[in-house]
Amino acid sequence: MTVPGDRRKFRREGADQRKEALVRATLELIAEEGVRGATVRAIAERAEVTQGLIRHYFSTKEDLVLAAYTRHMGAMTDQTFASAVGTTAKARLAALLVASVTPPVVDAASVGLWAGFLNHVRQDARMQDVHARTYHGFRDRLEALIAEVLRDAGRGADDRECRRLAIACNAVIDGLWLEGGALPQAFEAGELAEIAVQSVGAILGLDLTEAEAQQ
Amino acid sequence: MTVPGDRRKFRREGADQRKEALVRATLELIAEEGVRGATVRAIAERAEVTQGLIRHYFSTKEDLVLAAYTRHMGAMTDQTFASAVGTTAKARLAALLVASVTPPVVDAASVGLWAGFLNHVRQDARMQDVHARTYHGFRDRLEALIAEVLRDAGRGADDRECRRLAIACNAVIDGLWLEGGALPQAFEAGELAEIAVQSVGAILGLDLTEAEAQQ
DNA sequence: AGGTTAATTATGCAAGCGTATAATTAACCG
DNA sequence: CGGTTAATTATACGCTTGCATAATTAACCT
Repeated sequence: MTVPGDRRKFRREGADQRKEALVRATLELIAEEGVRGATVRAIAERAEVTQGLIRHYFSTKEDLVLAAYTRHMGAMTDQTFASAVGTTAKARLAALLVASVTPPVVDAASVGLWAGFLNHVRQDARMQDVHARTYHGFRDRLEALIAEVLRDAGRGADDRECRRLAIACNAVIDGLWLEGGALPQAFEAGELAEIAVQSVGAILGLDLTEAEAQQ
Repeated sequence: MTVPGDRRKFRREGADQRKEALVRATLELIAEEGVRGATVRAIAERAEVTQGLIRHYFSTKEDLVLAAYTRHMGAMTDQTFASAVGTTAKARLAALLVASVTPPVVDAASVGLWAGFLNHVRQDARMQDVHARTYHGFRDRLEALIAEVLRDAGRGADDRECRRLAIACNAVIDGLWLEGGALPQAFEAGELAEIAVQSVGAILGLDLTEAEAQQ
């Protein structure tokens, strides 16, 4: 004799909101324990649904992981460039640098997410696609911004040189992003931003600190 | 009626060699699939033993993973500093930079390993210990080398400044290491080394290219 | 209101996981 | 050469995994 209320109560939601909640839960768990640690059951629990529902929206775990990755990569790039505002190219570059090494772009979860995805991306062609698109998109925009900054400063630079500078600046950004996310307690507030602006300025042979202040 | 030879043949080995083989297999698998993907059975298979043997040498999987991590971190640091030879501090710094962004330090497996370990390190106090020791050890040695280079160049720098420069240089190294390992096909041979030497030179306000050539 | 249906839960299955323990056997010693 | 023993294999247990399918039920439509 089973009492009613035995079965779990639930509210119906639109497909978009449920998918969104599942993706968010997936990202959280991948950040904490990697793709393999983000089990279907754990994801369902964090999204406050039962595991069967996942299969209703994503035909396989792999599909869910891909959706989560795509959403995350887009959000990262958008977040970073959204902060890169300013009247001059120099100011926009400085703002971009600061945003890249400051929360919420820099944080432990974000680095954890990156690490959690890395090996998975290597073994899945669809994820490699998303990655390549995002990465090169970011670097191209950075390269264009650098070219503009150099032009404003009256310093022409050919494509090869611009490419090299973009790679170097990107490396500084990535390196600081990495260290800031992996060892947050190792740096004082603003220290990473200061280092980023000074280092990229040094690489480009320009003083970016004024641009940072002015903005 | 079981025929003899049913049971697998094996050769006995010394404890050190077996442990070494198990650690190596563990590192390979963690680089490919993360800690969770490096299952006891997969490790045993790659080391060409049966899974029971792992328990004979390491009382738990966690112990094996810790041993592998400790060995890997030590090897990375040793490998990098072993290349940092030269008559002047400047030459040693240049050599260190080149080694840091060149195989075998830079390679896909190494970055995969780093990513595979990251989230695991976060959740295990013993591994955090090993990590902190290795990381700070590396940065301290880099900072000392930078201080020496600046002194040789007649440019005094207080501790705070040296620390900042070491962080920035370390970030460049890490960033290039990361990009080189994650996207090997994105760079031409020697491109990363050139960028590293030029960028760190720019950050320190010195020309390191001569030192690199002379060495 | 009450029937319909798609969103959600519940249950089950085969494979893989870490760990424990018993059975073998290669290598060493006297 | 035969006995001893530690290195190694074999087997098993309980739990978790991704996936499949059946059973419910909340919300919408007329």
